[in-house]
Amino acid sequence: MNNYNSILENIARFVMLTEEEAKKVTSIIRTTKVKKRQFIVQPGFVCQHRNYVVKGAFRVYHLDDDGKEHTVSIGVEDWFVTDFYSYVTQTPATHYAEALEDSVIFQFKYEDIEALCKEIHALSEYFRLTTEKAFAFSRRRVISNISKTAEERYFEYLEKYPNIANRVPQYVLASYLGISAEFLSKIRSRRIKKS
Amino acid sequence: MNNYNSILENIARFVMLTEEEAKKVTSIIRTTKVKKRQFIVQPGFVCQHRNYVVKGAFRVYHLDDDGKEHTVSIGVEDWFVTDFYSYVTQTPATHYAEALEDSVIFQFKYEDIEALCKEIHALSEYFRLTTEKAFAFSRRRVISNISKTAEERYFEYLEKYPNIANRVPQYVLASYLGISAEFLSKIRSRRIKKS
DNA sequence: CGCGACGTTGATTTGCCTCAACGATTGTGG
DNA sequence: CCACAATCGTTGAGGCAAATCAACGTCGCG
Repeated sequence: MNNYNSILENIARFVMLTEEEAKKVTSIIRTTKVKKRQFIVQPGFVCQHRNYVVKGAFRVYHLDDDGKEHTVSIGVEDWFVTDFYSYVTQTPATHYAEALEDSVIFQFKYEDIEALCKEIHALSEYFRLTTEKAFAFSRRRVISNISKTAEERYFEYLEKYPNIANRVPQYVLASYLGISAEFLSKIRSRRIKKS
Repeated sequence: MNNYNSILENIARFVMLTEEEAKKVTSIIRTTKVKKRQFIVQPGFVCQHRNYVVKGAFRVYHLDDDGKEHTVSIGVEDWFVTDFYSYVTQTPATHYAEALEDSVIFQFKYEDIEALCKEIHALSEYFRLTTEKAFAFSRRRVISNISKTAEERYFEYLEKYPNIANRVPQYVLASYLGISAEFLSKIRSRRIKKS
């Protein structure tokens, strides 16, 4: 089952699974191909899956009352993408999750994950540890968003995730950083002229 | 041990502990009294504890380069307060955690929690489930922060946590909502005149 | 080729900040 | 138990970062 190496290696970075446990985990996986611009989560529908990106890129965004898009997260290989609030509370989603490229994902159903976490201690630990980490990092982002200027945030992101920044459209990055596409464009041209 | 009822009831809302497991959990608790204005977390020191609020109120905030305070979280009874990034990564804190009132907390040491989570499956599940929930709700806040005006955010908070809003100083609430104390004051007076 | 998606640029507007001065309330030491 | 100082909240004037609106390049793809 070379197929499932990426997710199993990811899990192995946090906990040890027995061969049998690993089989149980991979047995609940559904592999799905997703075309660019296709949605895997849409408002109104309960988000049923934790989606692990095997190949490709996604963004999760919210559409507000004024029709503006706010990108909550950008996920590439080895990341999970969902409307996490919808997934955790099993209530209708308020976000879109959209493929930015032709992609392949592993889908884990909510009920399957919950059942397996109750059965396999190590899997529970895996999700505890990874969620704690994700939460900790998201806190940093909240701080960054409210205590830094748009320009600082942009260059911070560039430095931290250069590959992602150059892989996704600029308007996606702008809406992730909480600024308008026009203003991001202006920030960039400003810096180019300086150097 | 009537003492530990609040935390045990909190845990019981998510998982079942055996009597023996519950004893192990309470055995690692250190009860601490904290005076108003006292810090339980400070920049430069690694945040060693998950602090469960038994009585009182806290805020966690970041002091930026311009000397401005940004409140990350406000915690009252039944909440955990830490510099979560520092706690999870066990690196020096960048935030303050300050008592807003005379308070009592249960302190759980990082190493003790990690050891017990490896030993007790149900405890691992407890922290997995609660962290997932906390993370999901924090996502909502990120969205709220970037897609709504200061006024909307304030009245949203008022409706959601009326007791907390009236319990903490206004400048704390302002820095939590990401606005200046002066502007929050103006928002309030505006609304009062309308009604 | 022509259309749609994406990026740029400039003019104008605005939500919120900053600074400064002033009440109101609390608490604390003499 | 009062006086005086902090602490906290209010109010107004002026300024700025970033949004909005609008028009115009440009590239890739069906």
